[in-house]
Amino acid sequence: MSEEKSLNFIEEIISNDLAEGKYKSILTRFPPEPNGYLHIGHAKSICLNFGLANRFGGATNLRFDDTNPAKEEVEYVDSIKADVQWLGFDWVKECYASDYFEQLFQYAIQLIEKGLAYVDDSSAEEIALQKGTPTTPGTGNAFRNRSVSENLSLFTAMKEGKFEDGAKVLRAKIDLASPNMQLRDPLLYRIKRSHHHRTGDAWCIYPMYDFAHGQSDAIEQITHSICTLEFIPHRPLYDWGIEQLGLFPSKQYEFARLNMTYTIMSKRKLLQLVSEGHVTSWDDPRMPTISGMRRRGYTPHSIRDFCDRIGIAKRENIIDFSLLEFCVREHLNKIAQRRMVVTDPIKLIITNYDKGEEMLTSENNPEDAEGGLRAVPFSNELWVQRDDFMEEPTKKYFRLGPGLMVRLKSAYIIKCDRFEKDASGQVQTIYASYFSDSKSGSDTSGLHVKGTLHWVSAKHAVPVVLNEYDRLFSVEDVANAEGDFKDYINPNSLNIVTTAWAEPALLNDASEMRFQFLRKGYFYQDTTSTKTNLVFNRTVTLKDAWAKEQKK
RNA sequence: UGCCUGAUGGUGUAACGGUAGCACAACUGUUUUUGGUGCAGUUUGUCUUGGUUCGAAUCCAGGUCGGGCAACCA
Repeated sequence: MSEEKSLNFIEEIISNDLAEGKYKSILTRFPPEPNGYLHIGHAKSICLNFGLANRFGGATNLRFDDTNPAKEEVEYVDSIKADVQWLGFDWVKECYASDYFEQLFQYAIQLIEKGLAYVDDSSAEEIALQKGTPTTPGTGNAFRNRSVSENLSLFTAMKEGKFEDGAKVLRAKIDLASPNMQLRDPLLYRIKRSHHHRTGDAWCIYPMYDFAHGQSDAIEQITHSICTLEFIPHRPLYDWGIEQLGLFPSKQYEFARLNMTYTIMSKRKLLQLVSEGHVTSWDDPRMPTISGMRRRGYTPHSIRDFCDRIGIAKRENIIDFSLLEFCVREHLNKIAQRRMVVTDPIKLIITNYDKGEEMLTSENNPEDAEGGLRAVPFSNELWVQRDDFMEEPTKKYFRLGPGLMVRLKSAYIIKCDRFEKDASGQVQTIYASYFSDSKSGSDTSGLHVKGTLHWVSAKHAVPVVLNEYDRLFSVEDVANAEGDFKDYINPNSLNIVTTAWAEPALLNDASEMRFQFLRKGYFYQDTTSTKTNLVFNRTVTLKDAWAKEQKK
């Protein structure tokens, strides 16, 4: 309890509410509409809502805001539950706005009886027109003056399916001249004959967001209802409904949604990427979805850490993607097992190695003292990385080249003697000699080299396929870039490597294990991977100081 | 030219009238059998103009700039 971490503005509100005895304990909710998969922006909201409950000893409901059957599906409900759980959170109650349809209908009746709601026969266009503009007040229509009894019978008839879709709506009677557009007699119910994923065809009228959300919060006795900034103008309406109906006084608070460089957060656009085939699926590892990140190899811990670091405030933001990558690397560095994989191989023959082969050992994770060791087969014929050799080495190049010495990780120091090219002029084979007294762990050679290379014994190597992912978009601020966001899709967001050789240990490793392929990056087995066809997704690269140096 | 919001280094986020701090990014150096990691350090900031005050990022007034609001979406 020594370090006092400062509270964000919502934590401060809650802390005060609790101190004043306004509530004995808090209840938050995470209220997604099941019309798509959750993304990293939702993760921020999830961590906020569940995190608040954890921190202040309260609880959180998972509530599906399913009031628009046209867009919602069970598939999405299932994925949302899986994603929240994967992130490491438990809800105290699983709720659905659709569970409250009958109650909501009764609330609407109450409003009508109080003269606060009326049935309007106008078309959508007429209503829009009559609402005026932000600078000019709206105008009423004759329907606004309908009697309570007429409204009651019409609304009931609406529910009973007596009218066509769109023929009538129920509206709140508030103030057509309000400077807040949301208060210009907002729609409460519309007629929509659409199959609902839970209530089926029981209803043909559905409540609008503004007449479902606050009421659902109140029904569940949510103390702090936290949403994003764009709902600020809705807050007076949120309070209006609760007050007129005399319900539990849930309060709404707003924070700035997450934006990230090189990506988009709009569900509509994300859906477009999937449906138009720019990515393979919602869980394509390039997607900013929770499921995409899971498949890519991000850990729940790293995502929670990220959400913790970005903070909660009311100002608009755009977070560097590199911060997320930092969080992922930081966690993976501690837990990932090291393996050697050569992605772009070139043959290296050790001419004076006459033992045939031997088993060497290498640490699984230098960051973890308990990580243990593994056996790695070594022989006179190896695969090494093509870019670890330079015919004419530059000054600060610490790798292989004619006459240069390097250490082979966990093996011996070698010296490059010569090389051969193929007909096309490409280097094909490197010939080297090794120093038998330079074996890792028992090196008495006294030699000192600057470079250490990863390698794989050719005869023991197993083939693996690597999916190397890069950012999905080529501009930082995709949402605000001119023109169609799809014009900015990075054509090289996926590079499939089919030439890679891996050390045989990978064959026996569990599929859910996280790896660092030495000097290449962190990798995680893809969902399509099999024992006979190993496929790994690159979660994130390692930092590459050498690449940076070369750019200079 | 209505109403609502917001403005602190490149990016985020603290400081609640009393030393502008932290993280990421960038850059140095150092360690290292991963050009990874670790460690040490450097650079960069209170939108503007007034006012209140011994003292203002913080309070007040005006301005500037950004975002949101006129879906039978949420």
